[in-house]
Amino acid sequence: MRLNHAELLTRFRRHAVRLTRQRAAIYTALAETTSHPTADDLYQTVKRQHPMMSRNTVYYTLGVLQQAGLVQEVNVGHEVARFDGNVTVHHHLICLGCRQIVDVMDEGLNQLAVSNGQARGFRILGHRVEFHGYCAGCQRGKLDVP
Amino acid sequence: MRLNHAELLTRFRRHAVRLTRQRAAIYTALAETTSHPTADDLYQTVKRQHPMMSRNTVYYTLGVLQQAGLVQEVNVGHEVARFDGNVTVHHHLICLGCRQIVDVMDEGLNQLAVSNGQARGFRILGHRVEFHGYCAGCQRGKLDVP
DNA sequence: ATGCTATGTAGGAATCATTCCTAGGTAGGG
DNA sequence: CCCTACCTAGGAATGATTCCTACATAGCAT
Repeated sequence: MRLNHAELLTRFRRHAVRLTRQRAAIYTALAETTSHPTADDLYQTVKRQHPMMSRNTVYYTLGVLQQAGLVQEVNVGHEVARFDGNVTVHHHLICLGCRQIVDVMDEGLNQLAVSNGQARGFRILGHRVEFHGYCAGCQRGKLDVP
Repeated sequence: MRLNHAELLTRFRRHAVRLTRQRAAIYTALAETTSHPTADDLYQTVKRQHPMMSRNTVYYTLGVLQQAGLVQEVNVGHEVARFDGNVTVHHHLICLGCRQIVDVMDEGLNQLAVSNGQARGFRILGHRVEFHGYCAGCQRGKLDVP
């Protein structure tokens, strides 16, 4: 996905987020990958073009973008936070070997509900599904899949 | 669920885990609640009966019990790790207000699959579903549910 | 265009859950 | 009942994330 400055400005305005060079760089780096990078991955990437970029700015910006709904946090278990520029409703496949995260777009998974008997008075606003397994590469390397 | 020493011994033997006073206390505290406590919650609980208990022992023990399959880690987003003594397959309801976690036992949710088109060569071993919303109490307190 | 001001940024210090290290202690097989 | 492999306590270390603060700048109003 190529992102020019006009499109960037449109998106940021739509979500009422002020656009700065740093934010443009961080958001673009995230939106142009499907690899669900960590804050530090993004920092390393963005630092190539912006050597003065602070790690703090990356964290702060990710927080702002997340609250604005331009970015989503994906967490695998208890590991380092990872981020996703795809904010459409979708779910994830997680490789237990190499820890890669792959998007799953499946309308069926978006329709899950909890039976009233189990809902215990909760008002449910959304859900998240993660599938755990081994990717093709890790199956080859490691046939003693537990 | 009342756990006597004989039952405890049986479970630990079945999973080849050495039984110590500390482990008995930690596992019992966890098995007798449905509140998904943090490591520190368990430490605070267990310390009442075992004032010499080290926080380190709680972490180490939870690791051992988890690897043995006597205990499960539940993670809500990027927060502190929480633990679950219920190791049957089940899913969770998470309150965005008070952060409580409630178990959902629903056979339908245990049957989810990813279509081959989306599976991208993954060998899938399991999945986890978390529903996000507001519990009955938090709906009353906070009607500006986002 | 230019100036103003609320907001963002850089950098370093602080936090805090978790892990690492190590010297005693103990479960439980023989 | 004795060994020894495995545990435990306590303190130090780690590392992702957050906090603090002085300087910079986006973008509205003039």
